[in-house]
Amino acid sequence: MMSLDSNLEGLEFDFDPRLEAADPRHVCCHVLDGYKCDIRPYSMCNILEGQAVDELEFLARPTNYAARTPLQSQDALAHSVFNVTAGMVRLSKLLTDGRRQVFGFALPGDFIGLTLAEHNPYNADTLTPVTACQFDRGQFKRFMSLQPALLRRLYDITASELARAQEHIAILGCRSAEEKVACFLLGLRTRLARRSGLSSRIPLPMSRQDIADFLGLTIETVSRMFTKLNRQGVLDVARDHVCIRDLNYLQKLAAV
Amino acid sequence: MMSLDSNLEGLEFDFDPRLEAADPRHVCCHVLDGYKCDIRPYSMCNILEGQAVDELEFLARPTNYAARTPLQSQDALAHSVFNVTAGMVRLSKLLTDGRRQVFGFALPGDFIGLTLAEHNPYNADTLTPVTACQFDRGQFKRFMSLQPALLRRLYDITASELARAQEHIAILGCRSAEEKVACFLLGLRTRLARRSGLSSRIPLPMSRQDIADFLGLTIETVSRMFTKLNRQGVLDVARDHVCIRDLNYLQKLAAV
DNA sequence: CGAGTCATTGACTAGTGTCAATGAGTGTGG
DNA sequence: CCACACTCATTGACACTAGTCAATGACTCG
Repeated sequence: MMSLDSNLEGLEFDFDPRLEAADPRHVCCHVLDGYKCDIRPYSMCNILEGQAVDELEFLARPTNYAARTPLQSQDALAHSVFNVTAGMVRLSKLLTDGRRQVFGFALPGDFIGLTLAEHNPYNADTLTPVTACQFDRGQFKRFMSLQPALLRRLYDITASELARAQEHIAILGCRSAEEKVACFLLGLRTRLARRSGLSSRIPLPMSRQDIADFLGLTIETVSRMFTKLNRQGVLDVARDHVCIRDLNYLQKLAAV
Repeated sequence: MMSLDSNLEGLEFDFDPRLEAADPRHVCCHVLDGYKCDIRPYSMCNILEGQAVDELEFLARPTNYAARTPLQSQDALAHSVFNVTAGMVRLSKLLTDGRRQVFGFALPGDFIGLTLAEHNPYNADTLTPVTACQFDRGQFKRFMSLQPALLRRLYDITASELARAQEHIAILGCRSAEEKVACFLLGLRTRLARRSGLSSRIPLPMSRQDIADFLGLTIETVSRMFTKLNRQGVLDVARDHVCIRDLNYLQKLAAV
């Protein structure tokens, strides 16, 4: 029923050469296939200037990962923190009885390891090919202590992550399956927009199981809701993306 | 069926005169009925020393509230932030369609307004008589900028609040009604313990509706789970508290 | 004592979960 | 290049948890 012919080109995980002319003084900019780092505007490092940028860059190790690679495992010693520069990373936690909760999907500009805790609070696994700046956790912590501006910036990021987590709590606690799916799609759309603008095409590099575990549903229920919204003409659903046909209806479903 | 004769004395919201000899140099200590502030060990201000304590104290306005008083309303301009010194505060958010999500219950030592945002992210309402140190948000923000140690401390608190929010997400997303109730009781027990040690008696100054809205359930379901655990001999349930009879069983229910 | 609020209980229902079968897409080896 | 195995998504039938509606009970406050 649903078209499955598409691929992930809409994700635009590669860097855009048009940004070549951007400010060269920021982390990650020298290391990515000759292109400038276009995530700086919404990345944690955008608060730094002058020498501090060079110092942070000295600590940053540019890394590339294939899709479906673990970046960190819950409860393991936290060696590193990451600043994602391209791709998508799934953040999740496994309960002892095998149930799993997905907390979110990190996008370019997102920082993984905000708590700076000894042990990783959750798993982080790539869903697509990912590039990231990797930092030694101890070094990063020390550097942060010497840079109040960076500390302040990370504080703000953590506070807004907390606000986002509370939104998610309200979604899980108050909403029906259909509303949850609408919230998920519109939330992802908004977060993707900071890179490429609002689009009606939403790439879904994660599996239905990931979506289900994010929304506190089963894979079957997610599938049924997609099918329902597809039949109603609200969405065009494919395995690896959806296109929004009736944004208004979706927004009404997701209305706070 | 359930005994309803008890009152809230177990909450021990009053201050303990045994702490009279504690370090006098900290916020809130002069203002509370002649007793020392016994929340300092786990409060945000415990990082400060010397003159900085006096400066913060100069900004702090000691306040008292009756039970069921609003401290702040969601979306309203955020004038103040609070450091709770006694009592319990409900943090909640109302959705447009009338559904409500309770995010948590602030206890002595907890800070309300971590995000320091222009507008309050949620409602805060007292459940018991409450005392708190109130700060002007702008003044507090400026003071924090001048005190990297305090900034660092608030960062850590925010990060651990984020971790707690993610625990709550996992509870809402993965668990059954019975498990949710067990998690709620044991979580509250643990948080109360930092003041008075672990106790089998858990005061419940919030309504069943508050518990239901915290756990993403209905009031009837919460009531049924209480009744069930009561019948099984796991709990002694009263309107305003429960006593844990079979901790082991409860912990198995709540096991991560 | 009576009104009002909140919690409990019961009967019934709806929404999701569970289980099982089928379909579609992907990768591998002959 | 095709056949096969494998994974993942969809669909249907059915079960069950938790929600809804309504009545009753317990406590609180004038």
